Amino acid sequence: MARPRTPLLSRERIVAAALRLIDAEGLAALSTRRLATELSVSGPSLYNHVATKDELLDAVVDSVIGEVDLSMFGTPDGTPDGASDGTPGGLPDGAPDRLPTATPHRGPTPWPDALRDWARSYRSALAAHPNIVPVLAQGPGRRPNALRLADAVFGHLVEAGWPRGQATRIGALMRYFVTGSALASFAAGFPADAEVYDAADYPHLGEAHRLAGHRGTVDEGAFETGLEALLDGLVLRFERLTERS
Amino acid sequence: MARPRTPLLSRERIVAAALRLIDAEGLAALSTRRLATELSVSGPSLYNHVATKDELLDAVVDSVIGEVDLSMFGTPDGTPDGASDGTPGGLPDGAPDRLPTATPHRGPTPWPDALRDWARSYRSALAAHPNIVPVLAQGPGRRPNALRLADAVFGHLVEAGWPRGQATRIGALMRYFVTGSALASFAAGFPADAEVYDAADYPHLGEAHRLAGHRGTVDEGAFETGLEALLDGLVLRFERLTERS
DNA sequence: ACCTGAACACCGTTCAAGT
DNA sequence: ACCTGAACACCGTTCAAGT
Repeated sequence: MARPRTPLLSRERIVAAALRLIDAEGLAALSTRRLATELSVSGPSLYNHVATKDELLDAVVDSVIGEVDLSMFGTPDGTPDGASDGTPGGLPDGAPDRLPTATPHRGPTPWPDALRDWARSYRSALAAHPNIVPVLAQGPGRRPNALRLADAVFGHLVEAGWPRGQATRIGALMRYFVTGSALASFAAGFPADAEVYDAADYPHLGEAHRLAGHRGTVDEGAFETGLEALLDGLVLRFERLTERS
Repeated sequence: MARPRTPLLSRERIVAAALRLIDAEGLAALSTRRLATELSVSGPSLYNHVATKDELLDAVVDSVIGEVDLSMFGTPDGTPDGASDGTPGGLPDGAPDRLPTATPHRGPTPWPDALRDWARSYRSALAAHPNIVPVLAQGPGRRPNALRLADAVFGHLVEAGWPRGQATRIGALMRYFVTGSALASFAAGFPADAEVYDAADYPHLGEAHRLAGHRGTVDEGAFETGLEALLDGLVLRFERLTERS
């Protein structure tokens, strides 16, 4: 069975299967041979659609970043601020009821609100695929969705009045926080086995074995606390900045 | 040459060589066979000293975490607050001159200062070995140095007056930020090739190709800005907390 | 106790061969 | 154009054999 008249594989199918495998069993479980088996095909077949395993990983990463909502930054193609970007969740096309109850003042979303919404969307896109975060954290490289994301954040901050150097730093520190929070669960990192926490060695960790059981709320709470603290701190700096002019 | 009378290998030598290899060529470059070659020994020899590659990685990770300074939290064995913990950088033993010019009030370091100093030490220990951060970010597991770190931070915050739930969240969000900042350089993630940043696609990234050249200052500045913003935000929350009592 | 070579079931990738 | 099996240089780990 060589060269079927309708192709068995496509780049999209390969990328999707790779992400499933990474999610289910970790980055280390993604081997070209294993992936091929998953797709009912022989190992070398993949190389008709992707050049190398690294290129495949890049495509997987960019597909994840593509899920991040950037609409709060206003879209460069003229779509109004706050509009859906095609991700599921937007209103159906002809839904005239449920108009915005109050659109306080047209214009760009205030930067702290935009940053907050974006950080939440960014985190949930990444946290859905924690095993691939180490790859994606290496930076945008030449991946279009990652570059679009960096462009949107930086552009919005500059237009809001942040000096370019500061805007760069804010983009960086937000990425630090979000990738760090998506990389691994804090709570789940503590073994649920109570015997690990010998009181003689770790006097304050007596309850740490309960953490794993509250995985969701602990990590969610830490992210929200950190995000709001960070935004408060940045607002303080922005006020100091605009005060003197 | 089987069973030399003085052993060729030791666990410490293996761990140190593994870390060197990971630093120099990345996590993927660490293979047991390659490591063995580096140590002038045959592959299976390693298994006389470590049970599996995973156990070896765990040991490497804990050796890195062991470099983090925890002295600002006060040490449980009675060593006074702020004393050296054995890491190079402390004063030589018999150095009576250069006494503290002003010790404002004996007692524990104020928690924002302790957190700041710890975060800086934590980050520099991790950023010295970015390739291993994904492993270490999985949480303390059963690694003694990682558990000691978690115990010290949590204990200090609770003793400073933070409710236990909040202290947990602060430990988590600080780890998010620090691991995120050590995982990869923000600046270096942007290709230095100016042609990547097509003005039609990324209208605000015209200068992004310069980022990689300022790697150190961009990342350092982002870390410091984020750290201070985070601390400001937390201080705000602590004030609100103590206000009502 | 500590090292060795041989062996097993894996890897990523190339390539000639098939349709 | 797109799939296959064979082949190459790698993996982690086990095990019997040596001293």
